[in-house]
Amino acid sequence: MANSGKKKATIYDLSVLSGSSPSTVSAVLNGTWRKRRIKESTAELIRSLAETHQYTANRQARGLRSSRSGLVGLLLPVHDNRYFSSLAQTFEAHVRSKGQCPIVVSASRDPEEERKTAETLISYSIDELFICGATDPDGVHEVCEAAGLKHINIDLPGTKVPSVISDNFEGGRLLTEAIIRHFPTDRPLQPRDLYLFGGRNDHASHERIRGFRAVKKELLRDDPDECIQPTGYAANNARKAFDAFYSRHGKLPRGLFVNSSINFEGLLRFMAEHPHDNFTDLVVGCYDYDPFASFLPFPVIMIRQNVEGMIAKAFEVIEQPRAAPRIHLVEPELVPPRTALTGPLDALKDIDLPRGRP
Amino acid sequence: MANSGKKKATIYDLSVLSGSSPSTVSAVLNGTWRKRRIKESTAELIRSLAETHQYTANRQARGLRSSRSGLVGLLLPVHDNRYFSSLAQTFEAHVRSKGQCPIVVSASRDPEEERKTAETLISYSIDELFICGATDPDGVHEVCEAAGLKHINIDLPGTKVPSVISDNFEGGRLLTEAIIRHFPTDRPLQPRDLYLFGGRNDHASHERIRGFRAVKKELLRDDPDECIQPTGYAANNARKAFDAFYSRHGKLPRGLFVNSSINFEGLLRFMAEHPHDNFTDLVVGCYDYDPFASFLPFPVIMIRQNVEGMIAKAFEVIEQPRAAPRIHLVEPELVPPRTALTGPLDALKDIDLPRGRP
DNA sequence: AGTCTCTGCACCATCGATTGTGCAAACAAG
DNA sequence: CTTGTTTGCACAATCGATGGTGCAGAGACT
Repeated sequence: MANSGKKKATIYDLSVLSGSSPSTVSAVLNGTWRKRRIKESTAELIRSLAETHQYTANRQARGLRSSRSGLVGLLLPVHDNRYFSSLAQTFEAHVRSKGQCPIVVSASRDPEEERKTAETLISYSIDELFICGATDPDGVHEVCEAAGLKHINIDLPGTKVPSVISDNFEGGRLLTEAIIRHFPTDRPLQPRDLYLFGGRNDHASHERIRGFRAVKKELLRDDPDECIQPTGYAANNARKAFDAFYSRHGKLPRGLFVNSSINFEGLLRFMAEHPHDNFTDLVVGCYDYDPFASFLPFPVIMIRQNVEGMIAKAFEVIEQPRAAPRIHLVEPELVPPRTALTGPLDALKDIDLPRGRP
Repeated sequence: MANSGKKKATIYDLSVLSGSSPSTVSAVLNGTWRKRRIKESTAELIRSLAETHQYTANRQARGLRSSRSGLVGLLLPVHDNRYFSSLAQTFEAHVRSKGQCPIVVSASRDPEEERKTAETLISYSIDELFICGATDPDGVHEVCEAAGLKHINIDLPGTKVPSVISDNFEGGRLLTEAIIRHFPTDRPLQPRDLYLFGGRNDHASHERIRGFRAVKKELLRDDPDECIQPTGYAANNARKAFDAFYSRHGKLPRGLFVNSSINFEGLLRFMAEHPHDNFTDLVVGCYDYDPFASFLPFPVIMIRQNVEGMIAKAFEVIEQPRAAPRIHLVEPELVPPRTALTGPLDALKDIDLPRGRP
């Protein structure tokens, strides 16, 4: 505790030490000093003092004055999912590269919580907000708009500001077609063999379902309503739906379109309860690539959304002053079974194989 | 843009509207008004004005004055991993329940970046910092200590403040024993059949390796050094190590202890390159439960760390004024193959099965 | 009426950085 | 030597909320 109790150094401390005024110190340390015609030698002195005293600016003070904080927010539905966590990872890298500080918060897909969370972030004077997968993007928009906060939608679109989302119709088509074609031609899939589970009353689900139905009608010649089961985004609700189907038909459908990897976890829960069924005739197509899911013992075809592309596009669009509230589509990618793709973590450096190869 | 350009209301706006002074408004809105003997009716008036004008306090101003921000930080190695994302999810719930705002940031296991990130968080006057899985916890400690910031270590211990971590020795033992016992007694595992891959020169890896070796010596009577391959935390480094082993021996070890699910992704990458090998005699034990990994086509035994327990304990310990820098061990849990556990997301409400069961 | 005690609030300094403005001293031009 | 320009910086207001202090006016009591 030698000098640890000391408060952090301020520009006033440095101004006393350097014999200059606080405003001079401030200018030197925030880079505006040339504009203020501060002598090089004065700047040098102050910089070295700042160095030795470990000065760092108090961002609350700076933010209060400038009504900017350097914080950039990402509002997520949840953290605990590879799709959203890779979004967070990618978002963070982008924000850090701009010299700002990312602040990632989840709001559980609850419209009320989304708005409250946005309010909270606004009260910290965040500079921009990326609204990702919100259940009520326009509700969050109201809050942002009232505070004059730049914002943009990702993953699920709103109608008031631009949105960057996946082409879910095309993704749904791709995935459905891949499921159907994965079955041998001598035992082709029948329309009632292919079900869709999971998702909700949101834009992404609608589009995926639209793609699903379009391809079914096209390739299987029929598209019964009963095959669409938007059971929400909870794993357990999906599990219950699988249970219900199973107890009615004594088996699962041969082809499954699972609307999100969280729903897929519901399928796992179902399977854990039925360890003696071997699901040999099952093909699963699932939105949101997960490397482990891709290697499950039955064919799992996945869609990987272009996270890097979406984030990059969102950063590009949010900078445009008065961009029209249009939807920017980013194409997702079909991932065949047993595929191990690289992700945002591969960009990080690790130790250099200390003894991987002697 | 009707009233949207308006700046947010401040206590000064409300003071004019209500005819009281700013300090009265402040006291009413932050709850200290009884102490200041403000009349109930005055408070009522101000509260209703605040309501209709959608007043929310500027947290930077409040934070500047009180040198607290209401922000609680979590410093993670990475986001994109089920273990860390569930830590984030759980952490967030705890912080929110205390009426504060979580701020989750990753530092890529880079000591320099860990310190810089901590500095940044400190410049926002965060109230507490949870240092999770840091490569250099004591380095981060220095920074926190200098700023008088309460902090605690999670997942990887430091020596200066309390740490809440998993019992990795016991976990390593459990996992190793489970791998060995998973093989039939008529074709038991030989010492050189059981390798450990992944991990680094950190406390967790050391302890797991210690447990691994102890059990090998105990049950297999031998424990060759070559079976320990701490290839770091990157997926690709692990993949290279598997490649190297494979090109030397023409096969993988029958038993694999994989030090983290990210390393496990390296195994998947290896397998994607060797699609024609069928890994029927393979048993994998892996740290950090992932529901999809648990259902892979070969036996995968996993360890789930008690995330909720660790976070809860950390919040408990960090409140203690001058807690000794001891290590608090939390027991992890062995998860048999094909097990679907619930996680933090199951606590969230979802739609009520719109038509899961007609 | 005079003194005391409450009640109910207003005033003002403060947190640390930013930024528009002013003004000496140094220097140049005439 | 005088006027004008540039250099180099100091001053002071400001952002919005907080909290210590002070002080009128109402009521109580003698």
